Amino acid sequence: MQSAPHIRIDVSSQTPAYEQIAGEIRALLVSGQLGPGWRLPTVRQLALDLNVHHNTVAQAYRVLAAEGWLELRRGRGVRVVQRAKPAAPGAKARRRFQTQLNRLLAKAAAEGISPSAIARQLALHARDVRNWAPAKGSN
Amino acid sequence: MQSAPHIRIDVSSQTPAYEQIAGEIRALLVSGQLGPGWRLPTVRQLALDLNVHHNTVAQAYRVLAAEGWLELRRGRGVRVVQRAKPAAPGAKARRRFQTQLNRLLAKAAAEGISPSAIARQLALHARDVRNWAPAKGSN
DNA sequence: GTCTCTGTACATTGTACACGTACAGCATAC
DNA sequence: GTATGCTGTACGTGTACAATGTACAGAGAC
Repeated sequence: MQSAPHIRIDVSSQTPAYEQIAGEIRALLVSGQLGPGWRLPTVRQLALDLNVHHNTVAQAYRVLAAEGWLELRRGRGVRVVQRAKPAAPGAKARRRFQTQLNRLLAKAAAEGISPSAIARQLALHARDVRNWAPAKGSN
Repeated sequence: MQSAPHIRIDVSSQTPAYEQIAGEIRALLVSGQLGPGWRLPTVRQLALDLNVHHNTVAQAYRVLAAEGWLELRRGRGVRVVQRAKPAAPGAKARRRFQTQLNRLLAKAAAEGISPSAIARQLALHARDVRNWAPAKGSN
């Protein structure tokens, strides 16, 4: 029931602010750092913290609500809810993930991050990811 | 000196077409599947293949030319050139990479891809990445 | 020179992001 | 119960950018 951990976005980034906000919060949700019952800051409060417009935060919240993570209620704030387990991903989703990962790694390498450093990061994240949830299925 | 391997983009994706094209080619360049001396398809040819406008392909090529991968010459086509080794990345670049990787993995998990499947993909890519280039520095 | 290939420049159109402002639902104090 | 102040939401606007249509300019074959 505490307030959400700190979130940071980069206004100079080319990825939209609302998408960055949604992405940050989604990461907290997926990793379990934010669970059902928690309250998120109000759209105006988070907007103040991040120095954006409250409608921008609202858009991010709506994205997550559409995914089933949040419940938005006028006058009452935003709550994290128990989310239904998502359907098994199609081949398209898996392929898209692979493509995006590939492009991200290539961009990192092009920026000068060494292959070994990239591989190290991947290994670290792989370890973290395994702790996110008890892998039930086998997709 | 052959023509480039096949490239595929997703018009329904929200990432711009020119960025997808640049990303795909960059991945080929970084991994060494495309090296100095190779010729890329003309902007009009690749535009036909991908079903986009040739100016869109040109924009992708310019992105890569700005990064030092390609040489564009009017009337002569596009060549892959020897690229100067990029400067060591700043802390900001590394942090941005980490953030984007984190968000990508969270999104994949939210779409239903299991943590174990994600971790497996990470391990596979980590192996590939190590073969990209002889890691000289230690960043 | 002429033709045809190449990449490039520029104007136009559609779309999406971020914002300002006003509104509507809910909780609380009194 | 009513007033007040909080909440998220709806809508219009300015701006930026992606993708395109069209016309141009450099390079080579003949």
